[in-house]
Amino acid sequence: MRSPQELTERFRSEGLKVTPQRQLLFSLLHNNTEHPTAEALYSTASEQMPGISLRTVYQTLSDLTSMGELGQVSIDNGPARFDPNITDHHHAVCDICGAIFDIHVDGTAKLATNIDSGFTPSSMSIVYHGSCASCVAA
Amino acid sequence: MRSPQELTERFRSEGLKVTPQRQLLFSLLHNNTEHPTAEALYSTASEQMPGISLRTVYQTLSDLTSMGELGQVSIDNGPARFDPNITDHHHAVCDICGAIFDIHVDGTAKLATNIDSGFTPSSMSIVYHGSCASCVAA
DNA sequence: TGTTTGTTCGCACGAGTTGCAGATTAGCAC
DNA sequence: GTGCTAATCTGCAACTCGTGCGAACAAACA
Repeated sequence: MRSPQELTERFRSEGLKVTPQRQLLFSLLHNNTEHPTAEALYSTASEQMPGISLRTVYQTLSDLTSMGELGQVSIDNGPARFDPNITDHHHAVCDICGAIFDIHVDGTAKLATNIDSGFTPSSMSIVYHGSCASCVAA
Repeated sequence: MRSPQELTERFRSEGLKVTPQRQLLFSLLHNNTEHPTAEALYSTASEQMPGISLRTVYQTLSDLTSMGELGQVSIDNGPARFDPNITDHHHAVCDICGAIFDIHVDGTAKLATNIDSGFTPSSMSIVYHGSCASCVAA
């Protein structure tokens, strides 16, 4: 995801308004590697801006997602999680604490699949399940 | 997933009862490659057994899943989809019609990841997105 | 056939998310 | 700075998917 400043410019240039609520969310997401849920962002945002609406959080996340500035990760039918990292990467999920980690995977182009030649893949995603360092130690 | 007969035996041997509702669902799932939702199974089941409850469908699917006889696939926060194929495989999703196809992928063990050495993976799943043959043709 | 225990069903509820409409405000022109 | 207008915010209702609960029911077995 771009920086709050760059997002501000992009929003303005597309005729969208830059409100304090949006600026707050831009900053909460910037460099955020926690894959927060909408609810989690709302909770954090509320501390800095009491009265902000959960509806606004959903709205802004949805705007950013459809602009391609924000990624969305869904794990096992849990609530949607948001990922400002929109580079090509995959995820590792700790089944104990639920944490999600970004990972890079090389060699995916060399995988051999029996995928029907009539199917035209446009993207693929890999999710590893397991236990993270802190949970293994505990 | 095992055959309806085998499931009948397994249920009885574990002290579970084999009701007509369960038998119907066993047969609807057997060799089913459509990755149906609970709602879809309920709809089909209702044709053959009017009055069957959606609650019972959920209950039986959940029983089969926790017995390891049935797999569950979740795609993009949509409703859960059930997969009687419990062999090691992955999925391809048509973004146009929503169909899900089973695929086998070889070479996953050779993928190079930067996954934290403290993370202990226990499983991984791959989902391809794209367009299926029928949708490409249309 | 009777008893026991698991099952079914319907309803209410809960989480997560979206639709709606009125009040509010950013952005721009003057 | 003031006013205008369209975009936004907010709160609430509604919606989807799934689960908890309890009364009625039925499979399994003696």
